[in-house]
Amino acid sequence: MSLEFAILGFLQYGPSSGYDLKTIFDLSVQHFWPADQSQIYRTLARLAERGWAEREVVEQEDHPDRKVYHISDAGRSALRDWLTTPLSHQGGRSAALIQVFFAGQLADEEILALFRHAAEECRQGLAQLRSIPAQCPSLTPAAASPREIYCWMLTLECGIHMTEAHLAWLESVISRIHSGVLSSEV
Amino acid sequence: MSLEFAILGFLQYGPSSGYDLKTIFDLSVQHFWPADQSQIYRTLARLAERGWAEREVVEQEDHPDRKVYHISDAGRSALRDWLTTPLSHQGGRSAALIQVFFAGQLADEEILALFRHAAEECRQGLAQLRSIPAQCPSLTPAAASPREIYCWMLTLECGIHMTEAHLAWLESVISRIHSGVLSSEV
DNA sequence: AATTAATATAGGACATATCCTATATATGAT
DNA sequence: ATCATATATAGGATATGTCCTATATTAATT
Repeated sequence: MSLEFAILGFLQYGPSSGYDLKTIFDLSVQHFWPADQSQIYRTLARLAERGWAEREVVEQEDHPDRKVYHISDAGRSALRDWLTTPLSHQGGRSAALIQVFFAGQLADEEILALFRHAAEECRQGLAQLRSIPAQCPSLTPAAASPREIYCWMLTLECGIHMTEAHLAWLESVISRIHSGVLSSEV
Repeated sequence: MSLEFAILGFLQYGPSSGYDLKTIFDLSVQHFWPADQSQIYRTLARLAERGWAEREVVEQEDHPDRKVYHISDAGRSALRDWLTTPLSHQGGRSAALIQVFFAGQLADEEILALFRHAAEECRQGLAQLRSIPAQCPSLTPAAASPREIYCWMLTLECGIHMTEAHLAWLESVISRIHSGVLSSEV
């Protein structure tokens, strides 16, 4: 399970609670690995059971106790193994493409609406991705090396690059529809 | 559930069995919506329960009986509704990007290996996508209009465009690593 | 005074997807 | 002769992800 390793990855920068991790996820890797709060807590419990992390209970007066997880040597080693294991990139699912596939049955205006909506979502996605670097300093642990930061930035660059490519394709389809490809009797 | 609508979409071209659908999926939409055989059968059963499809048992002597599903008016209407519903594109997950995110802890050669592997997978994916048009005639129902075929081709075009963009990014990262970005003390 | 957000964890139920196996027969290949 | 492949369906178990709710306290806003 990739979430396990993403969590181990963050734990390697320092001990964190489930609450901390949820915040970190939403600020950093959400664009390629969104994580549910509830799933993070369950995964942390599993990591502790398996001996990849150790749980420390930190008592608080004002708020509920924090359960802070520390990565163990076994966890560090499991993470290293996973990081160097080539993954077989299984194609992501796209419900939007199912719509495109069967869109031939719709009217031109309906098809255009689908593509315009997708393009708009892309533009919003791009804006959001581009706003991440500005928030980044707040999330950067002091311990981070330039090398690590470079790798973080690569994931962002990838997201932006892919979203731009997708938007370009959507716009090319929209302009082709405008010029009548769907009506022509080729 | 998107799979339901993908199946309804194919049923609209004509009645099919689970076996037929598995074959069709693997030849057409697999690159953006892979479907497990077992899941197709379960989904068909659900469609029938819900009244979106009707099941006809076709007896055979040589082989087990076929259970052929016909789309109903309710199914046609549900499909139309779904096709015109704007979807909120929730970011796909990429385990490979989790690896990139935490790759700063690895040696240069290990990072390069990750990217080279991803690039190779991309190239293979592209080759496979490009081979689809050649197999397409065999899957095309006679009833398909040029308009419908155009929409099918759009999904393929999207897959190729996105994979090319991804490959271009991977190659740009590889060449940057070669020129020493990771070692520089910026 | 009442509502909302922030801090903090976690279970129940459900949705979705994958893997493996069982059942049955026919054909083609080694 | 045996093995794999094609035809055909379907259940069990497990993995993975999502949604909603419960609990408990403080601080800020309306």
